[in-house]
Amino acid sequence: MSLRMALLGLLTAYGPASGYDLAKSFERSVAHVWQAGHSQIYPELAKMTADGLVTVEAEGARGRKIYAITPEGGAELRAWLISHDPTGPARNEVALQAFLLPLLDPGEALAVLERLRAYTERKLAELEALHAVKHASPVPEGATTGVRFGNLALDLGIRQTRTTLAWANDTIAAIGRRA
Amino acid sequence: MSLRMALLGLLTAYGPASGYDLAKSFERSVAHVWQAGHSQIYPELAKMTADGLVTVEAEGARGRKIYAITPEGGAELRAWLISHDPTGPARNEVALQAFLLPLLDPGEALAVLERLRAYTERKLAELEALHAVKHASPVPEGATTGVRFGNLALDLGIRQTRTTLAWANDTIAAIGRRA
DNA sequence: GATTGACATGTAAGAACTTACATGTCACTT
DNA sequence: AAGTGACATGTAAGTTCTTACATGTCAATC
Repeated sequence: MSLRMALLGLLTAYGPASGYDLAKSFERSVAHVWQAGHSQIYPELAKMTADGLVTVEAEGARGRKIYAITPEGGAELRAWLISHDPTGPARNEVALQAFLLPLLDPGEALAVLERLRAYTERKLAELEALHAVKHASPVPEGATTGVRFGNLALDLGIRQTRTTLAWANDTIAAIGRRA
Repeated sequence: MSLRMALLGLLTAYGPASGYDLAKSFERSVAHVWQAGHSQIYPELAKMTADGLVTVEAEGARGRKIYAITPEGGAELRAWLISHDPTGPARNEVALQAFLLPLLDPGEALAVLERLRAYTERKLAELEALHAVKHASPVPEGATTGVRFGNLALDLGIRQTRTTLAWANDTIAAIGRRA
C-alpha cells in the first residue's frame, strides 16, 4: 500500500509523469523515506490503472507513458493519510546490529560502532545536501499547508540521523572507557 | 539474512531454545528492532539446520525441538556483525506520511500529526517500560562488552522515539501558527 | 556510419514477509 | 470426564521486494 501511496503523492504534487520519471523521483526525493526500483514501480502502475487510481493520459516518444492521478486516486491517498496508522513493522538493521553488539568483545564492538558512525555520517551529509538544495526548488501545486512537499520528512530524517550519530558517539565513549 | 542473524544472536545470548521460545523472544525483546512471526521462524530454522548453522540438540515433550548454535553459526554471526554495512532499505511509514503531509490542508494535516504523536507516545511508553524491566533481568552469557544484551538498541530506540515526538510537537506548533 | 549512453519499459525468478489455516499435546480447572 | 488455554509446530496462499535479464529508442559523439 505504501508504494502505491508514494506514487499517488508524487503524481499529486508534481503532476502527470511516466514510470521512468517516478522512478527518478524516488531516487531523488522519497528515497530516504521509502525505496522502490523501476521493476516494482512499472507493475504497480499497471495495477493502479486497473484499479482506476491513475490513467494513461498520453503516450509519448520511446514508448513513454504519462500517468495522471484520477479523483478516485486522490480520494484513496487522502483517506490513507488521514486514517492509516503506521503498522511500523520495525525493521531496522542498524538497531539490530546495536542489539547484538554486546556479543562481541569490546575491541570488535568498537570497530562496528565506528563503522555505524561513519555510515550515519555519510547519510547525514546526504540529507543536509538535500536540505541545502531544496531552497532552490519550485513549490509544487497542491501544497496547501504552506510547507514545501517533502520538507517535513527531510526535517524528521535529519533529526533522526543526528540522534543516531549522537548515540554512536556516546556508545563509543562508554565502551571505550571500559576497554 | 537479518532474521537469521537475529536468531543466531538469541541462541548465542540465551543458549539453546525451541522455535516457540525464539518466537516469544522476538515478541519480548527484539520486537522493537526486528519483527518476525512463528510462520517465518520455523522454516528459517529448518534452512539454518540444513546450512549447518544450528543443530537440533534435543527433542522434548509435545514435539518440542531444541536448537543450539554451531561453531559455524557463531562464525557467521560474528562475520555479519563485523562487516555487514546496513543496506538501510529506508522504509518508514511515519516518515512517508510526513513526506506527503503538505498535500492536505492545514486542519487535516494537524489531525494526522496528532495521530502520529499519539502513536509515538504509545511506542515511547512501551520502550520505557522495557527499560524499567530490564534492570531485573539476568545478564546472559556471551555478553563480554559488559553491556546487557539488547540495551544498546533499547537506548537507541528510546532516543529515536523521543526525537520523533519532538518533531511531531514542533511541527504541530509550526503548522498551528499558520492556521 | 558506428558506437556510446541516457531514455524508457518491461519480465522472471527467487527471497522475505503476512495472514490464515490446520493439527495435536499437556496441565489445570470445572 | 469434558473443556479451556497455553504450549508447540507446521503449511499454504498471497503480497512485496530484490536482482538480474531482456529489449528497444533516440541524441550526440567519434
